[in-house]
Amino acid sequence: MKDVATAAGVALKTVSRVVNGEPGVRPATAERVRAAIERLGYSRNESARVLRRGRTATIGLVIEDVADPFYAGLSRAVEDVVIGHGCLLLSGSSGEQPGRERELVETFCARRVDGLVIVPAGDDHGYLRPELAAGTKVAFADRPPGAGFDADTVLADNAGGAEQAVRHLLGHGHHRIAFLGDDPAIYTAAERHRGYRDALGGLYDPRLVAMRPPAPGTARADLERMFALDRPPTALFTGNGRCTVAALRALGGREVALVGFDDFELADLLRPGVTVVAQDPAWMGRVAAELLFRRLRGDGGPPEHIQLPVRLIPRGSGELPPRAP
Amino acid sequence: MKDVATAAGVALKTVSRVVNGEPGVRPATAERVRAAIERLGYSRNESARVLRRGRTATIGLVIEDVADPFYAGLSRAVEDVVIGHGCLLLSGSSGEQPGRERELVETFCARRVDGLVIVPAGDDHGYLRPELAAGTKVAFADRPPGAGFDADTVLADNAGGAEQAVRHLLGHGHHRIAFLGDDPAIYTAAERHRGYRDALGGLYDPRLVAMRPPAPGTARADLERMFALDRPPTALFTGNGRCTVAALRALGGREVALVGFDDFELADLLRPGVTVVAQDPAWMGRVAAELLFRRLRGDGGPPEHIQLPVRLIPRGSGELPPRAP
DNA sequence: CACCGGCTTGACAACGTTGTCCGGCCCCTG
DNA sequence: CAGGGGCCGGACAACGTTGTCAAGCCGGTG
Repeated sequence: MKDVATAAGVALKTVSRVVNGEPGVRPATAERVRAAIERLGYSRNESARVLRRGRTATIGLVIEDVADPFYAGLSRAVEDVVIGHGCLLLSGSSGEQPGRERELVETFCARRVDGLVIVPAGDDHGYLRPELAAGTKVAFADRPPGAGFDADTVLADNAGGAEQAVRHLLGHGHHRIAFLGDDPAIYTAAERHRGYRDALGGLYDPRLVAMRPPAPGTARADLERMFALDRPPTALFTGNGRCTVAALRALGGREVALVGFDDFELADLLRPGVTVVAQDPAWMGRVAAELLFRRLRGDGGPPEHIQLPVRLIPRGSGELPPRAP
Repeated sequence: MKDVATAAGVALKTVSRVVNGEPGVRPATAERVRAAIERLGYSRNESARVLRRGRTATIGLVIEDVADPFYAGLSRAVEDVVIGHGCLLLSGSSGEQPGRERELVETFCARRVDGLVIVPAGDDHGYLRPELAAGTKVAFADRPPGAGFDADTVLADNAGGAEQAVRHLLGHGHHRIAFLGDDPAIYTAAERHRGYRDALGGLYDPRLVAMRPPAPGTARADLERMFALDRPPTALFTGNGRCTVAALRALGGREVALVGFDDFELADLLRPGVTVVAQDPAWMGRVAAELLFRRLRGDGGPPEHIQLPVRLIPRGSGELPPRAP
């Protein structure tokens, strides 16, 4: 900027004014400055600007894994809102590790992001208090913050969706409905299990429940175990997209009724089509980002807790009748 | 930092030394400083640090769309490499618009990213010259930079993969092989079309080619048109993951041989399984990021052009015999 | 012609950090 | 006990920008 000022034969501050579109610069002078900028290929140093002004126009996003379609969709929606507000997005994947989540958040805060959208991996967010006190705004998505901490939060109707799924299967005559879910330490997994259990009531049988991170082989082992029971399951409810896919692979064409939580591409092209309880990741991301920007605009109201509805989409697999596997 | 210094009763520079783990501070003093830091919830202001040191430890990533599984995978791989080097990732989606690509790059540069990984949407990268001159390093992935510009580039063997796909279909007795590809303005789409054409030689028939952005309905219309021909196609080669999915939907169970470029989740669970030419997005992202970091370490050699192999995975759909549709 | 007001421009400090350099203290040695 | 060297700690400038404030210039008016 100094060089530009010298080249244009004006003072530093005048260049600053032109760059920022501030009024009070004669058109002729401004033109001269712009020419010098063009000639020197100058571009403003945002770090210095941030240092001086205090706002970074940057938002941090912590998700579980960008490569997971659910979070990719959420990510994209957050990005669109952020860009729409003239800000940039820093993002990172926690890989479901609370330590990584915290590291990412702290790195983002050191860079003085104005706000954070977090899909928490951990369940203790006390470490955020100093940042909040420093003025950083936070919104949670998909999972709530840990106990003793409150902030704007957007969740899907996890338990309700699971209940709906199970009731759908019950309605088609199933009494032995297994649940294949993710690690119960994950909020959404636990909530969906709760909905499953509530919907089953007296039919609930812990032997028909398997909850752990889906991996090749584990789903197969869990299902084998269940199918070897005296009264094997005739239907299956899976706790998220990855579990559904793992289950489909493990079933290997066995005719078992199936409802999965989370929609996924091609669910309609499988035979039978896969009945799912769909949430809308883009919607969730958009709402979380917008809550955040509302805070950034100065809204000081109490934390909002938004629950997004889910939708059961029958496609065939959830409407199969009970039959010995 | 000033407050911390006051609280700990030391000089500013001593706090800086502790924060940066520089030697020359007595353990007792360091402990006192750390206690003060803890007590005040201090965290270093990276903007000021960047301003002073010149390096931001930030990498910018421009892709087409995070929500596309291919780019999500690439994205994640780039992120892992970047984090592994102690840097952060700024990312943005160009949505296939050259203007957005340029805007994103310029915003990233204003923030003084150390380097950029770009999946170009445009074909003129002259605007990058000032940034290169300023020391920013650039690597291209998936598509090469525009004419007249050179930099490290990682591409898949697009034409070769397409040839392989078509020869596979020829080998199964097909002579009328249609191509459903993306907009020919996209480098990868054009290259795959070239490979398709080369492999067909005299069998090439432009009436069996449709290239435009896949959207619900367009694939169906294109296929209807082709199937209405005197000599309709008995096989189909699709130009990318989105085209493959669009084609699968449009075919609606019609028994047509199909090979798709790009692997996708569940391709193996469809009936028949979908034969694909698979590339490895994570590999591509990793290689691009590593080329970039090599430059950042000071490697001044000539630009590298890396071509990653692709792999044909037979799953059934590509091995169907010719049959009237 | 002197004065006033508005418009344009410029000088300077400050943001929070780090690199440079210097000064003081302590311990060891002659 | 004096001198020297090593170890710590601190003062100061600089990074590039912007906010504050003051100065210069012009035309218009009394």
